[in-house]
Amino acid sequence: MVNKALENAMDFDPNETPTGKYRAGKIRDRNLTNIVKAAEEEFVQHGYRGTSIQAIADRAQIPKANVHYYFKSKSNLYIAVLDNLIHLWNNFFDEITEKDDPAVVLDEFIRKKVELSYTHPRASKLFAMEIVQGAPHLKDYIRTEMRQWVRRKAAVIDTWIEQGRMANVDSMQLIFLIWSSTQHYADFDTQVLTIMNRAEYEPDMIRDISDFLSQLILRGCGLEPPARPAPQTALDDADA
Amino acid sequence: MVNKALENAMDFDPNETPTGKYRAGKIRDRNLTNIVKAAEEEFVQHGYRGTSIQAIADRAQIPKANVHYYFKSKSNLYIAVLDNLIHLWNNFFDEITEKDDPAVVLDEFIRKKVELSYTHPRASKLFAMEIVQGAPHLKDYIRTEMRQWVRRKAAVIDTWIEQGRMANVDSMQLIFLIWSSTQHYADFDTQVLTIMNRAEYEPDMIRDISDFLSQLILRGCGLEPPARPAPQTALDDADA
DNA sequence: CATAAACCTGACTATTTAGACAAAATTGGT
DNA sequence: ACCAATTTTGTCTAAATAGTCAGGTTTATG
Repeated sequence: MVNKALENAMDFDPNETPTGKYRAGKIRDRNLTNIVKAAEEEFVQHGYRGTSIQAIADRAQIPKANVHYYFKSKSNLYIAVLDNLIHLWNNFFDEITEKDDPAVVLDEFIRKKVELSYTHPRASKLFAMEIVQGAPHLKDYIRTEMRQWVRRKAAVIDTWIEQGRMANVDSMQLIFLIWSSTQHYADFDTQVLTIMNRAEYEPDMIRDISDFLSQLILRGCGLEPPARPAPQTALDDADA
Repeated sequence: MVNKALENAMDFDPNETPTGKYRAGKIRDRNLTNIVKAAEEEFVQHGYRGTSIQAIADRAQIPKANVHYYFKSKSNLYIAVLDNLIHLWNNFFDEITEKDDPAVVLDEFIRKKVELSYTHPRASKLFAMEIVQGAPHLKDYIRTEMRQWVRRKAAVIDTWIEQGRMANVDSMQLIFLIWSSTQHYADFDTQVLTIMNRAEYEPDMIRDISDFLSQLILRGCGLEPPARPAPQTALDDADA
């Protein structure tokens, strides 16, 4: 359980991890992973209500009753999946301070966010579905942890603006802009890829997208793109 | 039926409009409107599979069998709702030419898109859900009409770039950026409002959002914001 | 190898679902 | 008032659903 907000939101009490001899079997872990992954896929494609345990079980290639053995209920499994997602998000982004260079921080943030969308498209989509539907399970999380997170970042950006180190833009809106534009490539991949007549993303495209977004947004903030380490060669590491 | 792509996608054959005396009754229209609106709300909140005809009927305050009278099937009703949505979109955006001023066109596009998100949040969200879920019903539409639409716009932007009238940016990515950033305020309204600690959008906020996005994106494209008519006073119309 | 805990699973139940249908009610024109 | 087309609605059905449960199987350890 990563966040308390979720804990209160529902009767989350996953079937207790066994305490005896079995407590950490390979099979158990594999099953749990399979179920959660299958659940993610089904929930993304059909929503919470539209997903049946049977479908999840089929996808995970285990009997339906087995899913109920590991997770008491459907809502339970869903919360577990969401919790994974929040965990992922929380661990991915560092804190920043006013001493950092705005251009470097924003550039890194954009690139990390695009990368996250690329490496974890299911998580991104599931989160999107939750929010679009009115965040029935994540409202508390947004009101508490997420709001604080945004306020901390916004405060730093405001300091940069006061110090004249970047253009005077609404810091919160800037964060929303970065969120929306980066996430779009994961959440709306079907639309983007179909319009671009591609089957799937490739590393090249991801780099192009990151470059485009970073360039345009930084320029929009009156910033010069930071010097980026040359790709591939990790030789020149020393800073001088 | 606005687009052929949808027509082929499913067995769309709405219960034939009666030809006799009843053909265009007030009651019929009111019922149809109520059902479609209720359906939009339910489909957004619970997805296609997660929505029951009963719930739609309850929301529209008519018996369930009545919904089936107006729309043969659930999938039928869904298609009708999506069709409304496409219609709305198609009628909202004008064509542009290379003779237009890039700053004016982009500024207008951004503002119109924000406005559309504000006035039709349900439509925006429903579209988002469809795409996130892999566009099972809209894939053809995206591949044909939408792709062409994007290509036309992108071609004009490319001409502007060749003529040195704006910075050299990837035109398609620019369109995606505008889409994503504007739609975000409708689709993720729960998140945005909760983080900003507001209950709902107000005209002021919408103006601020439009100003922010227009400013930042235009600056990112190396453009100066166009002279905008002063709000409220529509007196000074003459151009000199 | 004995045993107890952990795990697996087929069969069952109560509820909800989309859709069908027939009989009733309403409508507008004659 | 009468009629035929249109609209309304209660009732029925077959399929799918989440969750239960009892009994069987596997596993680690003494």
